[in-house]
Amino acid sequence: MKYDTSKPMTKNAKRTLGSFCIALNELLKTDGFDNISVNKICEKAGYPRATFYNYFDDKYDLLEFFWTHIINMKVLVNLPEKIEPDNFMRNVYDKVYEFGVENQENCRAIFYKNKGENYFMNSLRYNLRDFVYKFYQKYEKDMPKGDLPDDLRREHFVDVVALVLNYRFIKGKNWDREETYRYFRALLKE
Amino acid sequence: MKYDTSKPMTKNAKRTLGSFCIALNELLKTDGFDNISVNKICEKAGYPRATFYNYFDDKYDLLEFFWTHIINMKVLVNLPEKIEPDNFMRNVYDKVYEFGVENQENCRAIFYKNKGENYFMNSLRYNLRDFVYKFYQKYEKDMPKGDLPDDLRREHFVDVVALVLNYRFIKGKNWDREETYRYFRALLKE
DNA sequence: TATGGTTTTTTACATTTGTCAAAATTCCAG
DNA sequence: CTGGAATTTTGACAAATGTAAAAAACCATA
Repeated sequence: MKYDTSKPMTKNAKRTLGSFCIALNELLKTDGFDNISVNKICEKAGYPRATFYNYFDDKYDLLEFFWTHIINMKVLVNLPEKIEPDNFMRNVYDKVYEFGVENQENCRAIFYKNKGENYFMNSLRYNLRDFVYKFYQKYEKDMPKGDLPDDLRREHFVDVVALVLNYRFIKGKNWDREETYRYFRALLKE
Repeated sequence: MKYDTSKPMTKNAKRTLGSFCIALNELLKTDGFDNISVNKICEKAGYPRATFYNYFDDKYDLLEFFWTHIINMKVLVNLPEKIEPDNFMRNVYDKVYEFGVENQENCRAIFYKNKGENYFMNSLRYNLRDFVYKFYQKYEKDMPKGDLPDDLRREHFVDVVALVLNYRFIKGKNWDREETYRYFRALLKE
């Protein structure tokens, strides 16, 4: 990423970054990710190509920002101050489910057009995991400890949640909340 | 991948593919993956660029072939006909360890130059997991079953092994074989 | 509302990418 | 051998990529 996202964004930058995200989102529904060029993105967003390169290294970089943007703006909001470790999976599940319902047509169209796109699907899975990771971090202090190294335990916990979510929401298994939760408990052997 | 790897390869194709792999390997030690262009690869391999594109879609495609090539040629060889499920982790560990020792300088140099390269490191992790997956498949019929869906259990098992290997060999924790094995057992709660 | 510094956008350019069809080479049946 | 089919290599081209520095827009302050 060329643009420094650590410092607070100006109104201009926000608008421009937003335009590129919307343009990408639109194109993802009509072209697969592989067939999207920086040219097309800029045309759709209404900016010359050099502007794109002021913010991003390439389209992969934009996709990464796109996920982060969604996770921070749409999913990691209105979280309760504290949750019971036992209910972690339920909370994560609900958040993803809600998002899926609210953005149904959009998600469906993007999924349909990109199910064969290797890079895109990998990136999606990876960012689903990253979402779980951020979620976990918020409540980590209340999570049960064991005799494993902290980092290893954290990674494993996140892996398990991401695995179950991936099967439920990306591979599209028709599990309800309770079944999903049962698998989660079984894999953690708690 | 443009070239059809399912049918048996001709001598020519083998030589050419080999040259590109060697060229990539050399460049990975001097330039990071991001700074490697198809131009450089072809220059190093001694082929015009169009030849490259007869075999691969792009450099990412070559990298993928490179891993598969290594896994099939160097790691998934001389495997025992049968292993005890309890010793699965030991066997995988030994295979990776052996490979690391035999290719010490090469691995070290590539690691050093690419530790900051996002795409490369992701691809490496993913292919380490894929190696475990293939390893597991060979012995799947002897592995213990449970009441979880088969595919979910398999994915989880592979995730756990890949997680531990990643910590041991990629993140570079100084765990010996026994410690590594203990973590594996603990995460599977067996 | 003028001014100066900062951020954002743009133009123009050099490089890299990926494709195509023709040329060269290899393969193999007779 | 040999001639024709299949495979591999190649040069030349059009398109996409990424960069540098100039131009414009923005914004705080006097």
